[in-house]
Amino acid sequence: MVTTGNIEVVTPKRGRRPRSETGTIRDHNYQKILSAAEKEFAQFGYNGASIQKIADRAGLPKANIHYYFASKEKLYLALFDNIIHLWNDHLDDVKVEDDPAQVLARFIRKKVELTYSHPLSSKLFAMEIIQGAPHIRKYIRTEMRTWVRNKASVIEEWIRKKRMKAVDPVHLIFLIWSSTQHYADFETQVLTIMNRAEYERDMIDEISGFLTEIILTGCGLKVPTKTG
Amino acid sequence: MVTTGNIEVVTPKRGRRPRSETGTIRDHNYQKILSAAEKEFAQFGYNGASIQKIADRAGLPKANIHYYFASKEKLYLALFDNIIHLWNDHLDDVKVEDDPAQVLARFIRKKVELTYSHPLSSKLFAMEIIQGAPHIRKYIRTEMRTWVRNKASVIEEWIRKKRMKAVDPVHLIFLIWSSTQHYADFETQVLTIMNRAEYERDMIDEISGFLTEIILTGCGLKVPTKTG
DNA sequence: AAATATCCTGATCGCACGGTCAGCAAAAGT
DNA sequence: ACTTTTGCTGACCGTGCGATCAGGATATTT
Repeated sequence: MVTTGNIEVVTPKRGRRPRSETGTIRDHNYQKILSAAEKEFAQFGYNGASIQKIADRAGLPKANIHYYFASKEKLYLALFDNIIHLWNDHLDDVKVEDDPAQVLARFIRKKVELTYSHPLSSKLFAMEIIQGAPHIRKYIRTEMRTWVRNKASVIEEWIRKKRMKAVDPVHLIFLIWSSTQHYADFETQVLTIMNRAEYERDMIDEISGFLTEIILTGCGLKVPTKTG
Repeated sequence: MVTTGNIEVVTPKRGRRPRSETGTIRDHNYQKILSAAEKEFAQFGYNGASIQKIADRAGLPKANIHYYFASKEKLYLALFDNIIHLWNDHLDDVKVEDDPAQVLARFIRKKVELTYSHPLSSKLFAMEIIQGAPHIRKYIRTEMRTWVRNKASVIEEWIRKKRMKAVDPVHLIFLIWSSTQHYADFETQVLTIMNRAEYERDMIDEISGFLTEIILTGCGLKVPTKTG
């Protein structure tokens, strides 16, 4: 978890209490703002997004946004806490003993699923990186680099034990990232070229199957019949 | 070529002539502005870039930018004329008779080379697509879609003739796009994780080799020893 | 040298931006 | 009941934006 330190929803012990019966107004508005901000930032980038439009989207006055988030940057960073959390919540338990084909197939599948379920997060992350990662540079240099090296060392061990073909592990991770995230980030291009309005389940399965087939075969692995 | 219609440099028949001996001032400034604009737009996105900063980068007064380009959007679109031209200038002569392995290997190599030589173009294009391609939607729906379908039909023919494994041709094109462009667009992430300052020739060759190996093997092809 | 056409830019416009703040509203504590 | 604490927001501020334009600078034509 990156330590930007601005997503803890401090529910006050005293003070105004919710008007609504279902959950606090605070949490509700907080999430509405985050959701609105995600859409705005993903569509217009950090500089292009405006607090006013985020407020409009959330159905709140502009000043209320600044009541919850001290600045535009704090709001932006709060989104990345969520994204990075989402990102780290899988493939953390991979062991050398595991089956390479199973692990890679599951990894690819999971990434494609995230493309389908959280396209905005992926776009937001992509825009940030393309612009030089001005806000999350530290995270990449520390946690993300460590994560990659850990996974790479597992892959290297598999190669040493002849359990898969000798390919560069870091580039393999890049390949899985790029090929899967492409369907989220370049959604517009993919859908337009394929003449579709939006992704549907069968297409997600098709993408997942295609990438698994190519990449696993490329690694000298057999595609597992079931990717539990 | 997309028909934005704003890059024709109309050299006037009469009027002021260049101070410089080598080429006209007009062409010189025109290119300086385009170059400066490419950097600004790629770093800050359409909304985030400012005419003033583009002017500073080009070493010209702000009003001079508006003398050459009527509006911010016209300047932005002019960049895409160049990008799309760059993009279309390869793989247009592929025939069914060609060798699949040779063609795909050359395609991958060419794309990685473009990543190395024109990273800003790739970033600019990526940002545009992520934001929903508001300015080049028409180009994608027409020329780009046609391009993809043409290449896909060639690949389908190869598959029919058992010259390669039966994989989805359109997704194969997406895979080559995504995996190659990743190194341009996510340059910051890649370099940071690999602990490098910038790309060098040997790394470009390494990337090219890795992707060719995985993708061609994934397609049931043998990597050609020489990718003329 | 005068006329003409293009090149160039300082000054300025209206506008939207991020951010601030005084002060009221509402709930909780006593 | 009334004080305290927090929730909320209309109005406002300084800044930088894209764009405009009058008018001077410069080169060519006559």
